[in-house]
Amino acid sequence: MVTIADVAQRAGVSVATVSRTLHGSAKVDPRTRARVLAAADELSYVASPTAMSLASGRTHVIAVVAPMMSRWFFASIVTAIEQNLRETGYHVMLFSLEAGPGAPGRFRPEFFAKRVDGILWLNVAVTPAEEALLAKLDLPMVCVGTQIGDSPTVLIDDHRAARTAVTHLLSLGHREIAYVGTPVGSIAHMTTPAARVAAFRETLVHAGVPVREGWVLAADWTADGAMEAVEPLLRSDRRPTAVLAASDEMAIGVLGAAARTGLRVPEDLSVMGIDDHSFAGALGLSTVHQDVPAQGRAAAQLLLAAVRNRDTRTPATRIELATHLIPRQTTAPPQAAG
Amino acid sequence: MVTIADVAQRAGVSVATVSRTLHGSAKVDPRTRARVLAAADELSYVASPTAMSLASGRTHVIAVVAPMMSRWFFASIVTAIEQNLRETGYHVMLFSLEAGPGAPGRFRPEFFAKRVDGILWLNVAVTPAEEALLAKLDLPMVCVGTQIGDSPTVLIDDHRAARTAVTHLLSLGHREIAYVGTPVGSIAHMTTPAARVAAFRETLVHAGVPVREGWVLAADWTADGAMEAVEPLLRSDRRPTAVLAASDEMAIGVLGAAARTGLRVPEDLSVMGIDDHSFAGALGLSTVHQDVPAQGRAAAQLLLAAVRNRDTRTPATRIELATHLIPRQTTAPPQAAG
DNA sequence: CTGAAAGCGCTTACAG
DNA sequence: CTGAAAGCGCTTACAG
Repeated sequence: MVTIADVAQRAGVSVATVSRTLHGSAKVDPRTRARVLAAADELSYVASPTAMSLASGRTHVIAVVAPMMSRWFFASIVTAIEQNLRETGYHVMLFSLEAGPGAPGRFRPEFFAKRVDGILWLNVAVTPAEEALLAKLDLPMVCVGTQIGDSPTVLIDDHRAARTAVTHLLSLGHREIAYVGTPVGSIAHMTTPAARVAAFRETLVHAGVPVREGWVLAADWTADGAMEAVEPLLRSDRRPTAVLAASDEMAIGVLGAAARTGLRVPEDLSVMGIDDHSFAGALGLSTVHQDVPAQGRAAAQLLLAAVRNRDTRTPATRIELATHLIPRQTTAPPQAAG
Repeated sequence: MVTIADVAQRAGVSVATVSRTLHGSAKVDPRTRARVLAAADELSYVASPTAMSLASGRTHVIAVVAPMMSRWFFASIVTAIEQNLRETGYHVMLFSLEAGPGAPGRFRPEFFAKRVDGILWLNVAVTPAEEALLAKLDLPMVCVGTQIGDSPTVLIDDHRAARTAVTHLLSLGHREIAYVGTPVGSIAHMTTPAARVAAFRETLVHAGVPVREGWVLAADWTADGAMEAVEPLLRSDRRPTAVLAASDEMAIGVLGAAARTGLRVPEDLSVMGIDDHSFAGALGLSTVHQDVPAQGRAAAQLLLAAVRNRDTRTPATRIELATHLIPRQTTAPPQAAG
């Protein structure tokens, strides 16, 4: 392996000078610099990241923590974050908290200690005890979706997004509206599911439409889960004229349930989602758009700023991105006979 | 920060002994061990990964390289890999090659040099020049989908998977079958797209069914891309009775094209995919199943074995996982009037 | 602008 | 079973 000493020897300078011309901010004589660069190039020198980290105290790696990787939101945002970080010379260490056989399903502070320069939390809810442990780490952190402590946060207004969706259905004339996506299980602590269902209830009440409790359904936020949750309702005597799913992935499940029960969409049933999943266009799904890559970029920039300033306690920042309605083909006025 | 010296002092032993009881394989007196463990625990000691790496030459991090993160296959397999690796004490450094504004769209050997213990390649095609650079890295590598050099590979038989799909359509009586998913652009070098379209052609020819070149369509392997590619064909006078999409994501686009052109599925058009995407069940999509998490686990295990043996040149291994037909509701015999 | 030297926090033969 | 010491490959004040 070629080390900094090899380069120094070839260039006829000290290792300190090599280090300075390659990474340091200090002044180096242009002719010296040229010799060093040439030597490094000839030897195909690549500095050892591990040695640089130990000596400098900075790893140039960022931890990205998500509750799972296999859902559209997370896959999309991780892509954007990775691109953004790589452009600035940082690497992404991925922590997917999905519980598996033997996998913890939770993070441990040792994952991060002395290993990363900062942490990006993607919609992960943290207990007070965990929060205390994280504080000891003394690392810059930025959150997306769910806030942790007083860390900067990037998010959309989930309450408003859900209200936009409900309002769309109301304005089409629907009064018999069901909802699927009440938080359960592993997502019970996340703020997005709670905010969206709260907005559903409030918006209906505000419009003078009573909320039928039997029509507010829990699901695990997968297509299959939503399909199972909704199908019985669609088969019952008294069924809704519209279903709002808390996510597009669940809306796809509702579409499946409609197909299984022989209901035409939107003639017999309007179906609406939230998110604007990449399949929403092809499926003609009416939804509320959120810009996920933009959230990833914003979060990456915020964290980078904190890392570079070596600020552990960055001033509280909150970046809220806009959402907007995208009506497509799965929503329509309820049939007169409905 | 608490270091190994702090633990040594508190336990009344040398740092060497602390190192040995915490990580080493050498024998340590049980009573000494207990004192060290207690001291480490009391101080909440976490060894510096960076110092361990520099001293030992092993980083315990694995590079996972994928052409993108935002597609179902990659998101699913990365989840499985991450779980598997974390269980064994390894970390995942993610390299998503998706080109962005400023992002290279390609990997560079410096990404990996002295930074990771091994590389997992997920369906990324590598040029001979790149392959030569990688060889110099002298790192254990394992591939999924597309082979690189003589590295061990985990894959499905894409040719067989596509043949299974075509055979299903033929057995239903279809003879007018279109195909979408000829490789273009960034996926032009990947073996999966090439293998699947080749199998489509060969299976038809073998069955005595002529291949209409105008019905073999290129697309970028997204739902929207496939929808755009297929819609004109569905609007033409002479249209197929069935469309095979090279992936379920594209099949969803075909479903969208059918909806836009007013064709009923499967009455007017059979639609078939390959992969068994997590939405396939809800959408009733007929497809050919592949077990993606199993591929991830197999690849992780293969790489781990190579890393632990410090084998750079592991004996060529090829693990081929089975696929099987899952007929659902989007395929049916062609209508008599078709 | 440049070099000598200490130091980052571990691991690992080498002795004992 | 345990300790002293060298070494991993850099960075960074400190002098000059």
